[in-house]
Order: sequence, then C-alpha cells, then structure tokens
Amino acid sequence: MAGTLSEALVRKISVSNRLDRADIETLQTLPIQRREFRAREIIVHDGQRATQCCLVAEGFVFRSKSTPDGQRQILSLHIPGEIPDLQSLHLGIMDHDLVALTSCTLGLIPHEALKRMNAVFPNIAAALWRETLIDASIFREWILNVGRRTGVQRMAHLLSEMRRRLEAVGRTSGETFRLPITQAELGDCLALSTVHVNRVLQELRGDGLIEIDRAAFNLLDRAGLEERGQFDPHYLHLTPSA
Amino acid sequence: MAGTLSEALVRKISVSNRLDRADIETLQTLPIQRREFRAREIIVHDGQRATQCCLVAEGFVFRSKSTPDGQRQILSLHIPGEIPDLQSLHLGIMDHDLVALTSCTLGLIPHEALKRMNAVFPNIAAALWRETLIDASIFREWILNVGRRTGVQRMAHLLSEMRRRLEAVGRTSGETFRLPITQAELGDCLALSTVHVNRVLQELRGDGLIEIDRAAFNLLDRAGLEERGQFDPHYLHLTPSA
DNA sequence: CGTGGATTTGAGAGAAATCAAATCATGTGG
DNA sequence: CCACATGATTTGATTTCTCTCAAATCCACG
Repeated sequence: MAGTLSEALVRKISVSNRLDRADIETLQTLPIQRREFRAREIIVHDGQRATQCCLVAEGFVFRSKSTPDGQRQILSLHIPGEIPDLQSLHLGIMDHDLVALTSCTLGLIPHEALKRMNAVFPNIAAALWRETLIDASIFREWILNVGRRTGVQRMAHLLSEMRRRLEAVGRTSGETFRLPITQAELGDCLALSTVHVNRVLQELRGDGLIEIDRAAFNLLDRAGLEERGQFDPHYLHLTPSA
Repeated sequence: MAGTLSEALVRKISVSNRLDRADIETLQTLPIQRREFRAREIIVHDGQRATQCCLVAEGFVFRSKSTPDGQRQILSLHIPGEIPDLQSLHLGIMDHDLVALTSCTLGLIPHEALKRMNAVFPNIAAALWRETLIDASIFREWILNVGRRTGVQRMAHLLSEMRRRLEAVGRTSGETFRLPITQAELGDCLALSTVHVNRVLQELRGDGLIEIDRAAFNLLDRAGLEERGQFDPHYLHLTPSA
C-alpha cells in the first residue's frame, strides 16, 4: 500500500532529478499514511502549524490565499506525485490554504521522517529542495501570467502548462488530459471573473485551439495554444540536468 | 573585506533562522568576491547558466520576467543581506533576469563553495533552504497582490512589506526608509501603468498615509497603510521558530 | 423529473490602460 | 552660473478590457 503511494512520488521526482537505486529504495521506506479527501475539502488551513507533508497520490489539489474581504486567489494546481506543502517542512506555519480540488487520495508523511531522511541522504534532500525551487519558479511565471497577460493569454498559458506537467507524469493521452475544474475555479487561478473565463474559453474554442468535454481538455492545436499563451516550458525545469 | 560582505548575510539569515557560533564562523569563511554594478545593469540573464550566487551587500536588486512583446513584470525586490538567486544553486538555468535596481555592491559566491558547505553543515543547508522557501512565500503573496487587490491596495501592501523587511535588517529609521525606485518600476512590480502608479501615490499621500521625498518613503500612518493594503506579515516568516 | 450547481448570455459600469503633452528635477558643459 | 538635455513626475482626455449584476439555460444526479 505504501508502495503505491511512494510510486507516484518517485515518478514525479525522477522527472526533474537523477535518483539512484538507493535513493528510490529509501523513498519507498518512508512511512506514509493514506487518507481520502472529498472535493473542496480544506486539507490544511492558512495559519495552521503543519507536522506532516501531503503527497498527492490520486486527484488534484490547489493552494490558495484569500483577502480579508473574501476574494480568493488560487496560487498553484497540483497533480499526482507532487507534495504541495513540502515547504511546511521548514516553514511550519502555513501561509496559505491547501484544498482538495477533486476528491483525492493523499499520503501523509511526518516531518520527522522526512528530516531524518534528509540528514542521512543528502542527494534526496537536494532533490526535494530542488522540487521546492521548481515550485517557486512556477509561482514566478504565475505572477507574470496574472500581471501581464490578457485573459485569453492567461488561459492559454495555464492549459499549456498543465498539459506539459501532466504529460511528464504520464497523465495525458495524446493532447487530451483530465482536469476536473470549474470555470469559477479557473477564474480564481487567473484572477478573472467567472463570466470572463467563460468568454475566454469560447474564444479559444472558436479559434479551434481547444475542445472541452466535461473534465477532459483536448488541445486541438497545441502549438497554436502555446503561442497564444506565450508558453515556453523552460521555467518548469523538467530535465534533471538543467 | 570578505568579513563585511558576509556580515550582511549573517544578519539577514539570523532574522529567520537560529544560527550557532559555528554556523556563523563557517559562513564567514565562504569565499566571496566583491563586485560593483551600475543601476539598471543586468546581473544575470534569463536562460543563462549560473555558477555562482549573488549576495546583495549594498543597494537594491530585483528579479523580473518579460513577455515576448516586451512587457516586464518585476517579481521581487531584494535588499542587503539577501541572495536573490540562491535558487540557481539547484536550478542552474535562470528562468528570469536578475537586475540592479540601484548601483550596488554584490558578493559573488561560487556554487561549489556553497555545496561543499551544505554537505558538511546541515544546519546551514536547512537555513538556506528555508530562505528559498520564504522567498517562495513572498511570491505567493505577490500573486495575491497583483491578482486580487486594487491599485491603491497593491501599493500600500508593497510599501508595508518593504518597510517590514528593511526594518528586520536595520535599514529603517523610524517609519522612514530609503528605496530608490521610479514610478515606472513600481508599476512593473504591481502590474500597473506608470500613470496609474502616480495617481495611486497621490491618493495615499492625500490620505495622509505616506510622504515621499526623493528615494525616502515615510509611512506617516503605518497602521493605516497596512490596513489599506491588507498587510499581515505572517507570510514573511520573520521569526526563527515558526 | 425535480433540483442545485455549472455554464452561458446580455447589458451596463468601472478600474485602469493608453495616448499625448506639460511640468519638474537633475546633471552637464560651455 | 546659466542654457540645455535627459529622465521622472504629473495632468488631461479617451478607450478598453474586464467586472458586476441579472437572468436564462444546461446538465448530472438522486
């Protein structure tokens, strides 16, 4: 059981890091507690002290912050294999919420276990550090997206990014991927109103760039979509070398 | 000479981390090469491979990304004691520019030296990791700022944040701090046009919240400004414990 | 087959951008 | 010490993208 949980983790980390057999075996010995969450359930609250990290085994989660007047901004979307609150290992107090986008299966890993592992296996520690740095790189691109791109560009960029990240962990089939997210939530990601999200999607559909069937996004013209969103994947740091 | 460079570093890291005497002495042995940069000079380019990290000893630098059509978004402002490109230690290829906001003095630290130090002193490695995590936390708040706040709120928040960070390293006097930045650059930080920045500043001045004399910002009504900007410093993680 | 959430459509309002130009420093060289 | 160049700030007028408000439709599920 713990094996299947660590499987997604190893696969994800291997995308951006070179792990040797010993590293992988060590990761597989991590004590991971399986737990299910319902869609929209808050997993960890802003301000809360965290004592464990959450590995996404199945489903999607997101991180978000809200203003005092109740406006919500989604900061990142997370896919299987990722540890969205890995930062809590050294930043005990949460500065944002961690929320289940869909019903999902998480693997809870005690901080203690991770710290012990990092102390003994510097190569793994470096890989985890690197994961948090890629996380930060995606935040930087997110700032650019929200700050400097039009609604259509933002959406095109987000979809291009999600396709690329999902592909890296084998969660696409062709140019199609599953991402159960409402238009209101897309608006919270992109700092757009729900109404505008709807019109933006219509425009992308009208231009033959995408097709949406339920939770399935089909990038009919991937190159065109990436161009529209000014998408350049180098900020994802998807190869172990770079 | 290397002493004065590492001084700022030790002071800054000590704000958010508990360093013992041995840690401090180790940091002071780091080989650091002093180098001056002119205002607006690009220190490291997006796409470039970095082999050293830049410690800000004196002056200010910023990180930015640009869209293909030439729109610039400033991602972060950095003050003395910070290492704005610490991420390059594990993310060799830059995903953004590092630019001198003012003329400044940097201390260049070879990646090699940092990696050797991290391997031997896990406490320092954890502290540096934590610094990059705080960096990411500030990005998250930056996303919220740009995505969900009005122009006036964004400006109030940015000024509140800079005051708080500068205070932590002893670079304020009362409610006044020096930050030589143009209104166009403030616009690039906040995703606002220069014209709008100007009007926003007038509003804050008109409400008696701030006063600006050249590069000196005086927060006449700090509490009022923080309230206007919905500023809550917990995301800065300024105490070693949390 | 009703029900509530999600999507879609229409119309009007608003925050901020853009365009254009004036004013205000700041610093340089004659 | 002043004329001039350059960059920064300020002001005014207009435009535009996106939001808000409101309501209709669609759809999945019990």
